[in-house]
Amino acid sequence: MLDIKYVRENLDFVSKKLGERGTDFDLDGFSRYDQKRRDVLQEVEGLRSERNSVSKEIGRRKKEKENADELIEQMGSVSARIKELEEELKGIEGQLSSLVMVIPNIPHASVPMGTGEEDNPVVRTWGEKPVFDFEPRPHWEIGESLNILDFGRAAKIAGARFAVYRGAGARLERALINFMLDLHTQDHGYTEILTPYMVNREAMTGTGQLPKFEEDLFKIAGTDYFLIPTAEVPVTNLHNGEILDEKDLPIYYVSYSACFRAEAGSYGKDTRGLIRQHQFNKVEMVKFSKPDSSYDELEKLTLNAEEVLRRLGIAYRTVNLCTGDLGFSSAKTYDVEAWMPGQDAYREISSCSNFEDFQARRAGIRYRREDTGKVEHVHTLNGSGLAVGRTFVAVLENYQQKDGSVKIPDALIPYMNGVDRIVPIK
RNA sequence: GGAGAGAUGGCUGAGUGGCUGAAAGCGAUCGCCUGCUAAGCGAUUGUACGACCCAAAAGUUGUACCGGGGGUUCGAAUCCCCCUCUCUCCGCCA
Repeated sequence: MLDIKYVRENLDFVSKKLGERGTDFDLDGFSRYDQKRRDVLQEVEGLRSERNSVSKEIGRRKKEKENADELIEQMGSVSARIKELEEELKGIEGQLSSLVMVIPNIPHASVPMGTGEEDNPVVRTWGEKPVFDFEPRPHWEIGESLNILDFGRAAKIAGARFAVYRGAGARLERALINFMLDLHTQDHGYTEILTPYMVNREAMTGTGQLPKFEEDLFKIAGTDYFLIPTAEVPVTNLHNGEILDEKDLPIYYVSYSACFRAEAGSYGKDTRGLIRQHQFNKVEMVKFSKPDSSYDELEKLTLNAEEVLRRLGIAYRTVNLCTGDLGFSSAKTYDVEAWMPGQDAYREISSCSNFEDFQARRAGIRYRREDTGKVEHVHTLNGSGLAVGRTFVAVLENYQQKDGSVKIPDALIPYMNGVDRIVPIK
């Protein structure tokens, strides 16, 4: 959520910056309801003030055994008018809030202009793409031929966009999760968090999934619970409504979770394999930062995500999402894209964002400054570290061998109980 | 799922429908005192949204806020209803 006062006072700038995203938003409606709200607010507060002082006088007269009937009658009508205005105010505030809640964040000055992913500049590349003396296969073929992935049976028990991992495949997924958690907790200073996979509407609203993107979520029928689409939601909302101590910032959390996405509107995209699933595993990094250092934290966060791929020896590139490709809540996002030889393409494996105070304002996450004693909103950041299923894909496709086996990257061997290669089971 | 008890500021904890934005204590900050430390003494100790002022900050002022939502009343932390959460006991259960 944007700061209403800021929007009011910088209407043209906000309008211009939001326009760069190429999305629709109703700033005229905002101004209209904002003005209306303040008009009604002033009237109702004036009347409340009158009621307060007269009520005090009534109390005084009653104590003195004086007559107050006239004042009581007078206040009866004032109270009735206040009730009317409060009703009206509630309506206006509802309108205003539903407008404001669907206005996206303002892109940071360092975000390049553009309309889609083709306009995302590459900020760095790392590693060598592997050279094969055979035609590299996509991971779904490798996985099924090694009998470590089973999409057919997953469809039988659940449906499309689900996978069953088997044997060394299940072990590899678990190895990746543990490897990533150990890296971020031991080498990068994050505290591990394990949360519920279901959250309430308030939490989903705090991080920006609601109210605008309900169709992307799975909702538990008969309850007001949603399955989390990312650990970002429960972990960021851990501190909602809190005032943190400045000395505790920045806070670094890392959390493994299963993630659930309805993938509405992605029919026909990535229909094969693990790339786009209704349920997948992810290790997520979340930071709470002071505003003046949040962009440094974003750079570090992105490097922390990249480090996973470096240790696994998988080539990648990092792109700076342009204005047209930026997510709803984000002020700036780097996507890390791993090289996937079986698909002859770089594919997103991590998305690292600075939300500035956009989520913090929605979720009420603040801190008290030591110098002024004032409270202000923190900045929140998060990034995948990494999407585990897609990392699984990258390992299979980059480490596939001519004989159909898959070598295990050195960094993972300890997590695979010493196994250094997945071979076909005869 | 059944029965009961609760929810008040950073924390603990008072609170009779008007004198309560809220006692008291703790903690914290600042000052005093002390050779240092401890103790002691004094002061301070909200948040949100408006209005005024204004470059901004500060300041002045209004309103709201005692888990959330409704109601009664001239007036609600206080009375009534609904919901959520916490605790205790019973049942069920990985």
